[in-house]
Amino acid sequence: MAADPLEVLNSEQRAAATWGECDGARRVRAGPLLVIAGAGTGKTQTLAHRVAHLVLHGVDPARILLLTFSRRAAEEMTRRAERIVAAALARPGAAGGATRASRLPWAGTFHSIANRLLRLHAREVGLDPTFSVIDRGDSADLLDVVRHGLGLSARDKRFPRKDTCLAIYSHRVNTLRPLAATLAAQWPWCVDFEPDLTRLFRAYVERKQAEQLLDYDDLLLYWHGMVSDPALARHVSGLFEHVLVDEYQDTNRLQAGILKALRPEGDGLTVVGDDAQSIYSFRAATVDNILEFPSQYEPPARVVTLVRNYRSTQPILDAANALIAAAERQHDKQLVAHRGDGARPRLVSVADDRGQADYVIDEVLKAREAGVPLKRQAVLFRSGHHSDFLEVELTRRNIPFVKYGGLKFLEAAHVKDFLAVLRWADNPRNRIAAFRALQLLPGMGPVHSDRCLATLAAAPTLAAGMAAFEPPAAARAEWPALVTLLSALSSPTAAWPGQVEQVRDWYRPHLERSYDAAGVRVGDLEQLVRIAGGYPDRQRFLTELALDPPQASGDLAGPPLLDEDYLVLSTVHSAKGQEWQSVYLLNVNDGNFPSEFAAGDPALLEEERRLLYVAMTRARDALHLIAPLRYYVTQQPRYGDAHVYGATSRFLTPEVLATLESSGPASPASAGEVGDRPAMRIDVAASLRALWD
DNA sequence: AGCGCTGGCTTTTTT
DNA sequence: AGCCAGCGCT
Repeated sequence: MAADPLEVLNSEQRAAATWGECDGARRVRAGPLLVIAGAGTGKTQTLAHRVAHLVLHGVDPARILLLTFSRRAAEEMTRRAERIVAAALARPGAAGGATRASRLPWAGTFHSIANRLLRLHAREVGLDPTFSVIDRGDSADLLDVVRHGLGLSARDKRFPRKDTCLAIYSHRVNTLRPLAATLAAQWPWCVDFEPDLTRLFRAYVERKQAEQLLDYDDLLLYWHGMVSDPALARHVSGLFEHVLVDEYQDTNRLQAGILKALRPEGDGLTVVGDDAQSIYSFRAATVDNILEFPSQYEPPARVVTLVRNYRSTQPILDAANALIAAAERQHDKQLVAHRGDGARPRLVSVADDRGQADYVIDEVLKAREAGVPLKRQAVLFRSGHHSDFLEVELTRRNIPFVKYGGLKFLEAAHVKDFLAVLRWADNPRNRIAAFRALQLLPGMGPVHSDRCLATLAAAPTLAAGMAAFEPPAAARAEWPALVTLLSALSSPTAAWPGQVEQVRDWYRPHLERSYDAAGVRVGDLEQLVRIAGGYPDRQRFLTELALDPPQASGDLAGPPLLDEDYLVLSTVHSAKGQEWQSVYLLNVNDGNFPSEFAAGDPALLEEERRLLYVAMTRARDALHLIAPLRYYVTQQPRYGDAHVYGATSRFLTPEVLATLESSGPASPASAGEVGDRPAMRIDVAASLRALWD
């Protein structure tokens, strides 16, 4: 009984979904198309309909490349497109025999698609098809090892830390700009290290190549390299008739280069995004990609703009529109609410962190009383630690919550240890994994581990090398067990996921020896075993884990949690694409919105404005902007008092303020609630400590 | 050589 | 609060 699938779309959405000419021979010819999709304007819906439209007009789904920002987005899009196609085919009078499958085998992130293409064409780009993908943490560790090897550790002026080095490296390769320019623009305090950094990065690249390791950036770089060879480019481009890119505003130069090589004339290329939501410049994304897209082609690309918003009430959009109107360069648009009127967003002034937490909790509970489940409410913030105080309070009051963009499961030391063993077995050349795994044995430190790696490198096989190595006395008792484990994992017949259980059984005593309270950590091992069971083999498990790490510890807490109600805590970045009935935005002061680190750079400042815009446009019905007069700062407490008096956000101009309802604290501090404690009036401990300064 | 402890220094956001 | 270098004990 389904209607024409396009009937649910508005006219702009339909124009985007149906762009192109059907030539009857199972093809849809279409020039380059840019869809500017404002927040909440049905972007996913439109893109899914476009995919469905193509499939229904004869395009083979296996010849559609759909690039998204996250795995989750790819799955969502595929699911919707499938449903639309199925519904259309179920219609009476639908073309008979057109029982097209609409599964999209080539839907995924740039990185995961790169991984797949490279596994297929590894030899042609000089890779072993069994290459390993390393995650951020491993990349940083490898850089660290290389740095020590180059003797760059001990200097009069402290060398940048490994994470900073990796960020610099990554930025440089993704922007395709020289190191000097990258440093001057983003890391001015590191310019003196340019020659050393150059040496470091060179050695880093060589190490990765020797060990067949690809970091995130390499996936893109190799893909880029692959399509810069004309013959390979022809082959890879020929795999796809249509290329669709979601979240185009958050692509970088390297990604734009890949698309250009795949579709030089832009035929069959659709990009979708919103320049007003470009917030990933720290990852080298550039809003220029979307701003300049139309003029890349001759004739210029078709542009369709979606402004009809199906998410928020008009007062929320009024505030967002007023905010973004002040932006310098943009595809102009004013969002219009389909849902009509509602309550104005609130700007709430509170005294401090505690006042902020109290306000949020009170309002969240009030909304829940009124029938809005916790899951449909979210607390958003600029940076991960902004919710620290709130988390303590939520825990104390037994309010369940899940935090996105917070501490990652895979960053825990014991999880890395565990995976290092598996990664070593998976790629015996992976010295960084081996180096880490070896040091799990008592008495094995960096020096002995290095010696062991040298022995292994000289031996014909891993097993021979392991047998030849003389472990130090302290490790002698444990050595045979490790040898046995590795040989079991190396066997081509080793069962999956049984291997994971073997690693667990081997590692468990070492874990209990090295950590005081090992209980929780042992539990994490069980989680790993459970997760591994969901993958067909070891390589897939390790690769997917690197490419699509679980977003929050909540992802791993098992199905029971999914049935429960919980409040969502998220950084604004991690909130991208999502929506909630009620949104509470923390620390809306100058220093956080915009971040103090953006102060010097007009381009970064513009991005901060967009960040606030993204946060505001997540709300459906209720939006609370909370501005503490005083908030705590994390670093450099030169003397005791680690807080700062925040000025009002410079983005809250008179035009924006006119759209908000301003108020002081909703309730007087400490209204005598049971279990509530009064705020500390005087920090005696600090003054006692100060006596000795 | 490993390992634990101390003290100085620290740029946020993450596929 | 965490990273990282350096020190001193085992």
